[in-house]
Amino acid sequence: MDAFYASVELLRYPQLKGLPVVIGGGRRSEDEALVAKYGDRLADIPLAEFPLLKDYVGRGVITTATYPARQFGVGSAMGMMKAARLCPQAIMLPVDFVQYRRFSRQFKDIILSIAPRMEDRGVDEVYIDFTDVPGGQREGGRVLARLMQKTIFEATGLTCSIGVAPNKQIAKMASEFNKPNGISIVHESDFETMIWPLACRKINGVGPKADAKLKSHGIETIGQLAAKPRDWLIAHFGKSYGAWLHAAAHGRDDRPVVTESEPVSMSRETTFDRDLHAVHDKAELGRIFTELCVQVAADLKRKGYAGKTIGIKLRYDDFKIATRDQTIDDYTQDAATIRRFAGLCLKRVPLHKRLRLLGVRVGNLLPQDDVEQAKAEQRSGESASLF
DNA sequence: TCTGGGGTCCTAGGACCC
DNA sequence: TCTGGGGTCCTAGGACCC
Repeated sequence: MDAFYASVELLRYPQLKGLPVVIGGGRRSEDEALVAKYGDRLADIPLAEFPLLKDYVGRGVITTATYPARQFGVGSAMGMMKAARLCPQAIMLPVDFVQYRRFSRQFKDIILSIAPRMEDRGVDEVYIDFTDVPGGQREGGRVLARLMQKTIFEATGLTCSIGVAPNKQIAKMASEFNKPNGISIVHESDFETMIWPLACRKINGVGPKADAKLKSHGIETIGQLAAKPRDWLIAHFGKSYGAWLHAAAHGRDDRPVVTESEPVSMSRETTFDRDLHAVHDKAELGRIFTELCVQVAADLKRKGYAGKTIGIKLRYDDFKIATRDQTIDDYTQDAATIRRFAGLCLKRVPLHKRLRLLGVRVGNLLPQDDVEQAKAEQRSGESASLF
């Protein structure tokens, strides 16, 4: 989906179309006041009433920027303060996940009605296997891609960009070629001309660290990466990652489109308005800690999961991260239990430095129904062993 | 000008079991 | 008294993605 969060906001506030808008920061009282004041006439709110990026004081990052804002160099994951310098006049709206999830569900349902083999990749992205969809091969997939764009736009007013290719790796890169509202098709035979000139960083799975290391070896483009022998890559990047880099550079990717999966963990974390100290701010920290546990427990219950590994995450003021976890005997989704073991984890971590972030995580998840079943089986096993 | 929140997967060492 | 090899699970950290 193109600039997904921002595009959803623009549906509510059409008067912002064509302007630099960024989404980020927390929900603030003045935004709520704005919504309260205008009720369901949000489209009537005059431009002058919207909060500006330059007036924002807080620690946060941009989650999405509209294309006009991107012209100023503002982009996702950029700190607010830096973004404010680049484009102070941008309008800043808080994130509204409830709304984004609603539209996410809607566009995914449309895709599923056209092509049932869909892999979820987060709120705004999916992989789709066209292979066996009737008409999926017409014009190299363009006909079906156009149908999806049109159907999604008519139902939601949102645009998306689609890349069509023989595998997920290439399709992902192809989807970036023609944004927004674009379709691009990369055939196997086009790979070298279309993909090799790109920077290695464009490969999904090459992040800042790997990219820097590749650069240190003089490897800038995917073509240069492809020219390196597989053994050389393995020697420098490890057996698994090296081999994967080699395959990726040659457009080889046999991962299937995975239509169903179970979550592995659920977590809640929060960055404080100001750095807190374990001793000095004990009460406040304790309140936040408990709330995070309550939230994770509620998430687990709402989604029907229980877990048996409970953990915490800290980010210190120097940005270093520490995690601790503990696996317990029984699966739980109970806030008090989570709080108790998370508290034990907290005791095992250094607490002299100021803290910037605190998180609580429950992993090793199992659907709650399976937990009941496992318990029942365990009981019958125990009674059997008695005889 | 400091850098969100929610995830997944991988690695590596150690405990423990057979 | 010294010494196997395979396998699983747990834990901490880190890279990466949306």
